[in-house]
Amino acid sequence: MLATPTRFTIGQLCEEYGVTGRALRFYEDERLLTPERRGTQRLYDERDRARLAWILRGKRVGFSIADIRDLLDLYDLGDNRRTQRIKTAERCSLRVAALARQRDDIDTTINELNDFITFLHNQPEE
Amino acid sequence: MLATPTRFTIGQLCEEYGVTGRALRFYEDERLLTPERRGTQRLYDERDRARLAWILRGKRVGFSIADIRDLLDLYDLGDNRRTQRIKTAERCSLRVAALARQRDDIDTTINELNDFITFLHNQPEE
DNA sequence: CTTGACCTTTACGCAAACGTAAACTACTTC
DNA sequence: GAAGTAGTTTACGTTTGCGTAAAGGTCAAG
Repeated sequence: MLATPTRFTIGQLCEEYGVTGRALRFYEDERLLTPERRGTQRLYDERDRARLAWILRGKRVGFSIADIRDLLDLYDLGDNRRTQRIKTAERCSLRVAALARQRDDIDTTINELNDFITFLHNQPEE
Repeated sequence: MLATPTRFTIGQLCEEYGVTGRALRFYEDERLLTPERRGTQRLYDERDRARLAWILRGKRVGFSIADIRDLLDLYDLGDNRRTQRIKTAERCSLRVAALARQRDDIDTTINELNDFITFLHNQPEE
């Protein structure tokens, strides 16, 4: 028996990921998602769902929509000519380096805040 | 002999940190910086300079101006009553927790990109 | 005294990432 | 068949974080 591919309505995805329909339609305008249509309604599949998760995590790490589109596009083109693949890998490496710097900034901030918390707790009474 | 406190012109800070004067004036409007005046010109001291560094790192980790103002304000109120200090520490802890989650997202993204880079390099020729 | 470098204020402009309102469709449920 | 629920398009509105003129003040150098 063939497994029916799972489909999601916009409302289901919205609830699952805590976003609005407006946001999903916006991501579609930005070519980050490409749901099918059943009549006039959108039907999202597992690929859309995975991409949405990627989009939202991208947003949390500070990527812009353009950044996210670029990276998702890179994934899509993973099976290309050798010269292209090397360029793609280089662009990914740049992203990784930037993310590593960002993580260092975050660590620094975390440490500073923790030091401050300790300081607050060590203050004498009144 | 008394050490003269170091002062900076807006141009000096701009060059050192690679930002525009407009940005520094904007941060001042937002009450993140409070330079003195010599006549009409701004004179920044070491405190302003340190705060600017904090602001810029805050921006790199994704803080909004309002976030940064809140945190800088918390630092300023470090010497308060006990009940206040505890509340301050709690707010800092929330920030730390959020930053830790953000770092996890970054790590996840880094790992995914690195996997993808490996995949690209392992692809067969042509 | 006039150039030039550097600074000032005021104010409008702008891209990003949706929010929000209006007006309409489609389906099911009473 | 009326109402309710969930979806649709179109389009203008909003906030953030500055950019970018425009118009002018100040001080040293030539």
